[in-house]
Amino acid sequence: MMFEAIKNYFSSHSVILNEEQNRVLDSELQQRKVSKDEVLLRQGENCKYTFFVAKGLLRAFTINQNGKEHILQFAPENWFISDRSSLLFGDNSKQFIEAVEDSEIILFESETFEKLSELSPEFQKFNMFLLHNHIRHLQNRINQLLSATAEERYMDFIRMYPDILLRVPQWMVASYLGITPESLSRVRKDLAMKNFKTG
Amino acid sequence: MMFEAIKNYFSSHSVILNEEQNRVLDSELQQRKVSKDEVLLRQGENCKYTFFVAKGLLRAFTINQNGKEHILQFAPENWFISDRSSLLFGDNSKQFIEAVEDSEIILFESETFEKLSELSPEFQKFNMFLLHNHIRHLQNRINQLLSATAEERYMDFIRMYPDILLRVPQWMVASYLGITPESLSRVRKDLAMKNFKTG
DNA sequence: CGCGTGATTGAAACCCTTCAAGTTTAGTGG
DNA sequence: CCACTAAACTTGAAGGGTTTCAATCACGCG
Repeated sequence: MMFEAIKNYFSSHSVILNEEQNRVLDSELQQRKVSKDEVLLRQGENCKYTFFVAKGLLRAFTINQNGKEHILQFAPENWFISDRSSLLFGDNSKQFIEAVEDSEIILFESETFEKLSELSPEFQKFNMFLLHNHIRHLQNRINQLLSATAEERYMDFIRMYPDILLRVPQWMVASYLGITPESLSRVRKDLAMKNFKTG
Repeated sequence: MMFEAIKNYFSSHSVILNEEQNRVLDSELQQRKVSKDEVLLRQGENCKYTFFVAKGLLRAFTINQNGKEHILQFAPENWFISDRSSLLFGDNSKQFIEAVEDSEIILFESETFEKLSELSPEFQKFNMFLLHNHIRHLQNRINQLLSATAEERYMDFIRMYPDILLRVPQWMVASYLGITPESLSRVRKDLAMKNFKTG
């Protein structure tokens, strides 16, 4: 079976596709293997696809006018990643999407989502769920950036993404948290001291 | 005609509703007048409505464990505001929604959106547009919080929301930008100096 | 082995916050 | 319409957290 990963993902979320819908998937999806550090979307390009990560790990990041990277999102197995702004509105993307590990990804064109939505109210609902979930996620992030210190952000990260923590270099975590690698190193040192004293 | 504001808003976005759809609106929507400082949603409550601002200005904000407010969003005329996370997932809201000015608002239950989506593919598309737009907006904000200084954030705010700038006290702008009122005051002073020297 | 990348550490600088005081503005009641 | 008060804004000085820059250490890989 082709595109097994995405079909399993759908069915694990109670989105059962009939034969016709499966045919749409088989004819419209593309699969790609990408190796570590390969770039799938570049700043200034038009984002044409939503990427589903079947295996591996991607990241989305921006580079600001001072040449500094800021990671917007990590996408491990069973996550979608894309620049929705560029995808839907057709404007030039402000972000890069890049493989952190050798990965296998499935490419969705935005029309594929629309077609499936028309064919299946279940899928339509699930798509809405994904959008709302994304919004919730972004909202939490904004909240955190507005009010949490470097240490608090790092603790939150450990709690929410313990798996990712172990798979990416520390400077990427720092970049996600919006602090420098040096600061993260010091935060970790302080935490280690505290735990030594209390634990 | 009832709920004129929202109907005008829809038609200005090319969402033309037929009689049946108008009946749904008339029977399901509620209209309320709220006065300045009135609270529409409280932290810990369950958010039941999406609010459409027909007149006036609302704001959404959180209060963190140190008792500090952080404004997430302003909603002037023709904007929607709600806690989508609480609305869709049913969890307790982390935010407050409050009137900054005396306002007239229209209340949507989440089922109303669903009903209209089923009745009208146009509306369905428009709803998706709103969601994507919201995501774009949140994404930009995260980007800004990760990489911009206080001064840059303020300049962006002036550029993006010149109208809101004139309608809210300065400390609310500071709260939106994630800085203290004192800092914003100094930023403004510095900018005034620069403009005096160069312009 | 040696090179490059990532992590750590130190010292100085910087940006923003905090706290406190003073000034301006806006709203309310006499 | 003025007087009074509270809220908002400004300003200063001190302090804190984070960044910057530079040096050093650790590690994996050709």
